Amino acid sequence: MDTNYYRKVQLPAGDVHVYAGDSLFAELNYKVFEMANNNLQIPNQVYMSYTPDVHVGVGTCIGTTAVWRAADGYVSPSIVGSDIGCGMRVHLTNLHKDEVKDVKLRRKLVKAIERLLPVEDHARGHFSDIRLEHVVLKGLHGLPKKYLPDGYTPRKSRSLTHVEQSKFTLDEEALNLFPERVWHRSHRQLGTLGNGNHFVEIQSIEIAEPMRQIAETWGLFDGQVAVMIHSGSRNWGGSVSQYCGSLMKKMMQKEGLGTADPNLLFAPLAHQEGRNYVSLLYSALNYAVANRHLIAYAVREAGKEVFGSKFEMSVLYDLMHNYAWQEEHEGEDYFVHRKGATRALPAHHLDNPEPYRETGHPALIPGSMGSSSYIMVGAPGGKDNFYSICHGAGRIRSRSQSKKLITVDAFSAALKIGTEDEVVVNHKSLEALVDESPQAYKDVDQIIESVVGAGLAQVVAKCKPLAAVKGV
DNA sequence: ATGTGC
Repeated sequence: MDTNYYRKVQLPAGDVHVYAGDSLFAELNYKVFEMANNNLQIPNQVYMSYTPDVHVGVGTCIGTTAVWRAADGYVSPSIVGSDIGCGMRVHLTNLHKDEVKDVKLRRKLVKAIERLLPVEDHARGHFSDIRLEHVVLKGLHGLPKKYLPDGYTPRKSRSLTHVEQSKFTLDEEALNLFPERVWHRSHRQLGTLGNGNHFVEIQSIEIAEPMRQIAETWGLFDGQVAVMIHSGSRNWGGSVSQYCGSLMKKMMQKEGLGTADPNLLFAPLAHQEGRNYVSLLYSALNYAVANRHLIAYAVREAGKEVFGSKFEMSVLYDLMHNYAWQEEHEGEDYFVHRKGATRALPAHHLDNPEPYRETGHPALIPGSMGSSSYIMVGAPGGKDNFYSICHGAGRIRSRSQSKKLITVDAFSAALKIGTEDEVVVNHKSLEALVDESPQAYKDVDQIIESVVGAGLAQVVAKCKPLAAVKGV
C-alpha cells in the first residue's frame, strides 16, 4: 500500500516535482531524471513536474509539465512533442450498454464507423468542402455550420463550449512559412484518425458513487454508452514540429544555446523563432480540435446508420494533453507546457468553460486497449502542480520490445475475444496491434490511484471498453 | 506520432 504520492527530487540543475505513489516511483527509470536534468537547464524555468505515467520521450519525457513566466519565458517544441494538440474527446450517447449486448451489433457499428471514418494509412478525409486555412486560423469556428450539428448558434453550442479552447488566435503571417504540399496533404487528412495509440472507442459508463452528483450534472448515467476519441493534428502538427525544430536548432547553434541532449530544442518566447513556433503551434491546436470534431461527426453518422435517426451523441468535453499556451495563475501570466499531461481544473476555477464553472470540467484519461478509461475532475490540491494530471497509462515497453515479448494469446484474452463480452476491434489480425496491448503499458488503475492519492483529481466515472476502432 | 529515415 502506497503512503506517499509526491516527492521533490533535487537534481544538479534544479528540482523536479514527481507525483507518483511509492511503487510507481520506485519503478521509474534513471533516464527520466537524466532527461529532467537537461530540461531544467533551459533558462528561467520556474516549475517542472512529472505525472505518475511518466516515461522517456524525445528530448523530454511524456508526462512533463514545464512552466515559465510569460514575461521572460521560453518555448520548447521538445516539451510539446511532435503530435501537437493530441488529446481526448468524449461524446455521450442516449444508448444503454444492454442495447449493444449483441456482439454482432457491435461489429456492425465498428464496420459502419470504418466506412465513414478513414482509418487506413494514407486515407483521405471526406471533407473536401472545408477550408483548411479557416480551420488552422479559427479552429471549430472555421468549420462550415453543417458540421456543428448540435444546434449551432454563434453564442450557444455544445460543440464550441464543450472544448478546452475552440479557437486559438495566432499571427497569420507565420502560416506563409509552409509549402503548398503541406497544405495539400493536411487538407486531405482532415477528419482522419491516424495510427499508433490513436483510437475511437465505444465504452460503457460506470459512475463513481461519491461523485454521482457531478456525473449526473454532466448528463452521465450508469450503463450509458459513450464514445471516446483519441487523435491529434496529423501531418499538420508534425510539419510544424519538424519545420520549427530545424529552424530552432540552427538558431541554438548560432547563439551557443543547448544542453547535453541535442534533441532538446527551445527558444525565448520573445525571439523570432519562438514567436513563429507559438503561432504555428496554435494553428496545430486548432487543427487537432477540429480533427477530433470531424471524427465525432463521422461516428455520429455511423451511429445513426446502425441505431436509427433517434441516435444522439452530444459532446461532453474535448481537451488536449500535448501543448503549450499561456495561463494565468494567481494573477501572473505563465507559459505552461504539457507533454502527456492533462489539465484538470477544480470547481469554481475561472478558466473552466462556462458550462463547467460550478463543477470543474471533465478530465478525460484513456486506458490502454482492453482496460478501462476514466472521466475525472480536478481537485483543489492540483494548484501546486499547475492543475496537471496524467494523460493515460504510460508506455513501459517500446513498440519493438512489445512485439517481441507479448503473445497474441495474452492480448486476445485481455480483449475477451470469442466471448459475449468481446471488445470488438476493427483489425483482422491482433498481431498488428500487440504493441497497443495492455501489457505494453503501465496499469492505468494504479496511475489513477496515484493521481487521486496526490489530491490532484477525483474519479467521476470509469469507462469500460465495448468496441474499438484503430488505424490500420 | 508522422504520407516515416541514411
